[in-house]
Amino acid sequence: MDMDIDEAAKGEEKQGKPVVVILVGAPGSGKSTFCEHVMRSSSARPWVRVCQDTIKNGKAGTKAQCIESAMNALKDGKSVFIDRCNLEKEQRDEFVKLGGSTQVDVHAVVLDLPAKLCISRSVKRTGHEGNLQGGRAAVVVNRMLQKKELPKLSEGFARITCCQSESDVQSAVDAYSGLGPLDTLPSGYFGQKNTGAKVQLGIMRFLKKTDGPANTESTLKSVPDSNASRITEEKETSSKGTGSLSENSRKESKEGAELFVGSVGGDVSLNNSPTLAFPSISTADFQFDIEKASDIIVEKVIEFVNKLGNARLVLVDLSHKSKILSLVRAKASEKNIDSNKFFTFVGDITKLHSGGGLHCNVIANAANWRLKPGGGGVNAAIFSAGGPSLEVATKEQAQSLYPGSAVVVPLPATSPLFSREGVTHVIHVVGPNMNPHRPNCLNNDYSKGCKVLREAYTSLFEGFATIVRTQAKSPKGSIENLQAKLPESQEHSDSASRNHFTNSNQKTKREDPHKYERSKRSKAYQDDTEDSNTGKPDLSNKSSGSRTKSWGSWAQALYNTAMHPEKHKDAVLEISDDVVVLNDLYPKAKRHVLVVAQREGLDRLSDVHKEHLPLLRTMHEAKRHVLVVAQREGLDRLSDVHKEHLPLLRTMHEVGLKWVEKFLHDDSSLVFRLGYHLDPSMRQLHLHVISQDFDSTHLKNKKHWNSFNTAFFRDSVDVVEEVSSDGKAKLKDDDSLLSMELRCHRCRSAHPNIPRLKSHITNCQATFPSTLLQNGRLVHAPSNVNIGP
DNA sequence: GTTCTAGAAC
DNA sequence: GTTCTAGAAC
Repeated sequence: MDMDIDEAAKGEEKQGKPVVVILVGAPGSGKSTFCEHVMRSSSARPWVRVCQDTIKNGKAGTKAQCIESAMNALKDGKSVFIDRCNLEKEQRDEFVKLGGSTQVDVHAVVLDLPAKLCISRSVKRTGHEGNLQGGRAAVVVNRMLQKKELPKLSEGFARITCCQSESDVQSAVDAYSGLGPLDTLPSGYFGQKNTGAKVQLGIMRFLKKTDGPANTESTLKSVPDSNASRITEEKETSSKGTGSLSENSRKESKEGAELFVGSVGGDVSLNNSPTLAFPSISTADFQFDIEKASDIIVEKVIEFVNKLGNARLVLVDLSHKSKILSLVRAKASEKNIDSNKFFTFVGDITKLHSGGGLHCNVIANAANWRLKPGGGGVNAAIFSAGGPSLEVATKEQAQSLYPGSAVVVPLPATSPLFSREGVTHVIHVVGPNMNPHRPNCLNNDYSKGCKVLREAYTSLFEGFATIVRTQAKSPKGSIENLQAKLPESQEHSDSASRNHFTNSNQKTKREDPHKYERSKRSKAYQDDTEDSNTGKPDLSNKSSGSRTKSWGSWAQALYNTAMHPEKHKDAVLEISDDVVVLNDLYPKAKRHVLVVAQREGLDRLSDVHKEHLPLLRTMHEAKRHVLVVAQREGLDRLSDVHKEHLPLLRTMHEVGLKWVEKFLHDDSSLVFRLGYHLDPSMRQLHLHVISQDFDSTHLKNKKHWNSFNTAFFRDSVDVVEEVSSDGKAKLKDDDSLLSMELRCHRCRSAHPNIPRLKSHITNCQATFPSTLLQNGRLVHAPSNVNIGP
């Protein structure tokens, strides 16, 4: 039995406590024998064996009786064996919970012996408690093993011992027999996980040789109250509620490591070398050619693998059918890459340890350039598994990434990826995109694409190399030490050699992740507090025009962005002399951007924006609600607007229309409206460009709705017209607008609350009211131009 | 602008 | 008991 994980620091406090050991194994795997052997030779520790087949005065009882019996034993300070098959997670769950309610460690001992051995034992034996004997045994064991889910630490086990041979079993017997009342066994996963496929093959081969007399469902059910019949009657939905991704990965992860050079031993789990697990970059969502990608992976692995000492690189994909894995395997084999240092692995990259037994202290994420969660695939899975603290830690390192670059994010101890999987760092990497529906599409320009993909892997591997170098400075390079020394090792991180690569440099903020997360909320717009607090304090509360109103600190965000767009590159979509275009931080529709007026003195015409179009193309990602912000001081709201601003208003409108055009190119079904809020919440004049689907989780209340769907929303075309003719916009000061009853913007039907309204508008296809159809207030795709009164 | 939450509305 | 709103704090 080999040790496979750190001996987590669970020791002291658990001393002297009983332990619950859940046996996991098919009939005939030797569970009862295991218990007997331990109980016979364990003189120091009292053990109780809870066996469902005998719990009711020697007859089979219920699961609840087992739990009660186990509880009683634990209360008496006795350690407990749960002797039933427990092959599926759902069957184990309630016993694992014993640990929570009684504060004892729960262990699993898996007797994962060859199926034919279990079957032959079952066939031979007579008088077994479970009454599973004779010819029926084969089919029952086979069925049970097909449903087998090996236990994972994530289920709540402090320790899992997986035995795959008689000698493994003997080692485990010895370990538990030698356990004195004050001893504890190290926590973690011990022993290798086997591949389900091999076991099944063995069964099938065996069954062909053996007679399978009772090969039907009905016969199976007729097995009297045995372990087997109980278990086969239980539902298969043990992991109900998990997404299809994790479900798949769970199945796939049983396949385990696929070493591409057969000569090397298969026990990847035993190795504690620093290990980077990475998904294939750009070949999924970004539709990069996998032939080219596999060449680049192999090329870059060759370049780095020998610079990394004993560190390992592992290419991971969910399915054993993965084309990129097989291509890379073949090519790496051709190039004779050392398979100790580079191999492929089938599994869920967020569960390599708990689900696949593979230790990877660093995992790479195929991120998007905004470094945001969601979007599906690996990115969504990693952010989801990493929890909020990963998002916070990520934003601490960088706000965005260019294709071809990577950023190392040290994982806070609060992240489940850290605590459950032993991952100390996530490296986000953005590759080239060939998917026309995604941002920054390279339109099949593979000369550029390959260059960017090489850069991406270089950045990734360099990031990993930096971590390895840093961790090599600690006394040992093992995972145990990396985890224990995490905060220190981050401070020692070297600067990376590439300028676009952000290095890990975690600061003290981690100590209170919740507090920090709070401050993050307003980050994208509001982190430029220097100016608002010290730079121009008199402006921040300045009242101009007809209104007097002071601006709250949160209302400064757009102003800060407009004054210093270069400091907010991650949020900004376009910068010109006159305006800044950015995504609304809390979009209220599928598309919602802001066009913000920029700085003072330049009232020039809009053609200046054309030269910025390439920039836009690079920076644009599928966004929702855009705002065009005018760049000037003292121009905060419509009441500040005078005739002199007319050119600026026209520019803002034109810029807004350009973005509409772009969005319509992506989705011609959208309809847009451009306009200003009568009484905006944020200072600095800004034009909303918003699609009329209002399909957004950020649209939450009456004020949100009414600010875009009452006279509170002043159409840009009307404002331009009014300023042009009167020198100012018509401004009725009506506070009631935002609290008006909720009405559909299309059919004008009234709705009692926001949820009902939202469910209505997802279906309402009525023509827009005639007022909106006039004067170009609504903007849609050319093909829709005829939609009218 | 958002978040949080008490208490109203259902 | 749950859903939803609206006011306060930031």
